[in-house]
Amino acid sequence: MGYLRIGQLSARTGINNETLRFYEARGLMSEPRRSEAGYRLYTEADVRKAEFIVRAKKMGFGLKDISELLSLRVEKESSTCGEVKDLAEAKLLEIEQKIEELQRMKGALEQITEACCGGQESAIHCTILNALDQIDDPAEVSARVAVRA
Amino acid sequence: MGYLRIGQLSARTGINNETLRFYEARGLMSEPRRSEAGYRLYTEADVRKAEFIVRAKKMGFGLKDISELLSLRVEKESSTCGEVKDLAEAKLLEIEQKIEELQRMKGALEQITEACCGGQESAIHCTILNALDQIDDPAEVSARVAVRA
DNA sequence: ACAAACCTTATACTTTACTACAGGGTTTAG
DNA sequence: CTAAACCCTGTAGTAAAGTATAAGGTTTGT
Repeated sequence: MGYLRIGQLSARTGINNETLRFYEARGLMSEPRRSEAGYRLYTEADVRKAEFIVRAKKMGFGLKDISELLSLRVEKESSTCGEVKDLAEAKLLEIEQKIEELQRMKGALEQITEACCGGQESAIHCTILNALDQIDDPAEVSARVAVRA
Repeated sequence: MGYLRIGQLSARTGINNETLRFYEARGLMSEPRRSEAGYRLYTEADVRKAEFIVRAKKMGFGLKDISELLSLRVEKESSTCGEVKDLAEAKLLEIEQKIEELQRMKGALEQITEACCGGQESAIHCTILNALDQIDDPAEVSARVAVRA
């Protein structure tokens, strides 16, 4: 019935056949059912797993991190619940830092696109490093806000 | 006076000497002044640049992306202002998508740490993939919020 | 003045994450 | 029934991003 072969999973996820087998070898994708002839048979759950891997990679996680994230699993009556929580909390912290950093960078890019094309004198802060410096400095930020208002 | 040699920049940024030279070869770090003997002499601006590279890498940008970000620079009276804006806006979109994805993931991890250690029946959603599925489904999210309130 | 600690270039090695064969079996459309 | 399109394992090759080493010059402390 609704099983996908490797080529179809590849088409659905944009991950190449070889790469899917590579992920399996690394323990990222779990070993799928096989057809009589030995073909891999994937489920919708595998599709979601593969899509998760793609997204996590875009966010800068390595395969090892992704593997850890995927293995986060609270088992009923598990004594490992504390460990799981610890790992999840560590990853949470990592993610929160990434978000903060990305938001700073977003601010800097917005400053470049908004403030830097137009005035003659404005070109002083018009590199990402200068824009970030401004964002670092609270006085400068409020000054900028005041000028704009 | 206040110049840093490569070892000192390395110590300040956590980037290894060889890697700094490698970044220079790739055009990420600009070619620094040299002492009479040919030693690289770095400025505080170089420190900030190096720190930016470290942070951008943590967020999942490759060296090529970082190079592009660093070269965003609105020159006074430049006709390239539109191009700069386009590139900045493309990166902005990329960053916004990363932030959204990270926030989804953050929600999923929070769900694991908060909701999954305790109750007996709760272990159903206690993998990151299940938690993400729940977050995808707006009905489930509001149900979860309602239960908590 | 001389050893330790530092710097130089150039080359080679390593790790991570793929990607591409080679050599063969299986499915499917005409 | 057979050719194209698909799949298998296994091995090898690649690209990106570092890291290490060799052979040598420079600075600094004593």
